[in-house]
Amino acid sequence: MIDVKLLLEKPKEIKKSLDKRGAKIDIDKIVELDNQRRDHIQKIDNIHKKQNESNETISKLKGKDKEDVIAELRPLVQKEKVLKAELVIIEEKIAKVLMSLPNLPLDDVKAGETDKDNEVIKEEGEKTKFDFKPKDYLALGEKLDIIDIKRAAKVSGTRFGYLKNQAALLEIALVKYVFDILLEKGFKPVIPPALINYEAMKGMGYIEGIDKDEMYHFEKDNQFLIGTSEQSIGPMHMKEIFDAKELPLRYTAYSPCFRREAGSYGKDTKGIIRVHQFSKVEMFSYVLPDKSEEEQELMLSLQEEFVKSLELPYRVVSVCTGDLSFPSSRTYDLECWIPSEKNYRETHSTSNCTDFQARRLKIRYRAKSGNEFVHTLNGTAFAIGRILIALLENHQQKDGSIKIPKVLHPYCGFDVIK
RNA sequence: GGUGGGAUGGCAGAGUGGUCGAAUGCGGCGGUCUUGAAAACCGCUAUACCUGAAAGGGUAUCGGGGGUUCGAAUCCCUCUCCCACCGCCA
Repeated sequence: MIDVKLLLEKPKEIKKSLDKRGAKIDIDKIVELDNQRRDHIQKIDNIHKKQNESNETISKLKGKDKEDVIAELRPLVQKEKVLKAELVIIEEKIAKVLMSLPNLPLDDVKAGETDKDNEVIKEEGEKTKFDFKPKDYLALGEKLDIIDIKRAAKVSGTRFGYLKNQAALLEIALVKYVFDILLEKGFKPVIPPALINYEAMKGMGYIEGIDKDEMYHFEKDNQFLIGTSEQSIGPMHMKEIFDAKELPLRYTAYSPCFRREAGSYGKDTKGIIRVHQFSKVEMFSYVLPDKSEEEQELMLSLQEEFVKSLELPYRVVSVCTGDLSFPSSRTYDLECWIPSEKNYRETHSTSNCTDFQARRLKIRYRAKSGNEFVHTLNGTAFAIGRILIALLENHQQKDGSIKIPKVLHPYCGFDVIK
């Protein structure tokens, strides 16, 4: 949520910033509503003041004197009720507008409309070359009996997959490998709930943000399956106030992720690149406001370290304003080279959500000048399906076997999949 | 699914209609004492909003919402969550 005070102080700047990412706002309406709000608060406060003043004497009075004072107060009660009801409506209107606005992009984020406008900021490693005709991951996976789409279709439907045999073991290995690195860096490991309530989901900015159809929603319980563990980790500390010395607080979470992929008909329909359920290890940080840019660089550098250690070529793009997610003020995507597509595909993403989620969730820290909202950030450690695809395709050999990167050997117990 | 008990400040925990934003203890901050520290003693120590240049002034908040009342932490209704036991069950 955007700070309403900031919005009233610098309406032009905010409008311009929102404009950059295609969000519209009627500033005059907000100003008008805020005036009404303050007016109502003052009137109500004045009534309360009068009541409080009378209350001090009323308990000392008896008989007719008491009745007289009470009679004077009676009309105020009705007046207050009306004002209060009006105030609730005014505040709801303001909240509705504010909650529907996305986060403000950071100043240096490039303006653009779609992912085509994203800016490549770095390219690392040489695109994998083969002295034979490389296969795509699905052909490899089916031949090796480690990915099974056909049976998943039978059991669940389209966009599901079984990871079997070495692929199943590889998931466990990747998780443990990346956990070990992150624990070393001070991240706290978590297995979060995959089903969260409405308040948590809304607080994280995923109700207004993307099409609601993207999420699995259980109406009877008003609960949502998480699309990323970020949605489960962020609200852990809602309505809490940190001590400044507790920050930064870093978590790494391993969870399943569920996505309806409602808006992607016909896109990536084959295989496991876009599925309804996948596992992911995620990083999540709560930091002091002036440390969030630094924290995002840390997350990005960790992501690069992970990918490099798996001997995968990749590039980093800075996501343009039009492609930012609702709560994000800056996002970097890390894309691994996928030989069969002769293209880079997103395997990692990191977003700086500044105080947007913290404000919605009321996550603060004690500062010298009072309590301030923290900044929150999230980043992928490993999205298992996608990273598996990159591993299979880039490390395939002429005979169809897969060479496993050295760092994973101790974790999975094999150095090749045949 | 059933029955019962709870939810009060950073934490623990009093408070059953007015003078209660709330006793007390712990923790935290500052001070006295001390070469330093501990102990002891003294003082301070919630959040949000309105108003104001500031100092300050005002209002609200005892899990959430509603009700009774001139007045609610306290009485009534309701929701959520937590705990205990019983039943079922991975």
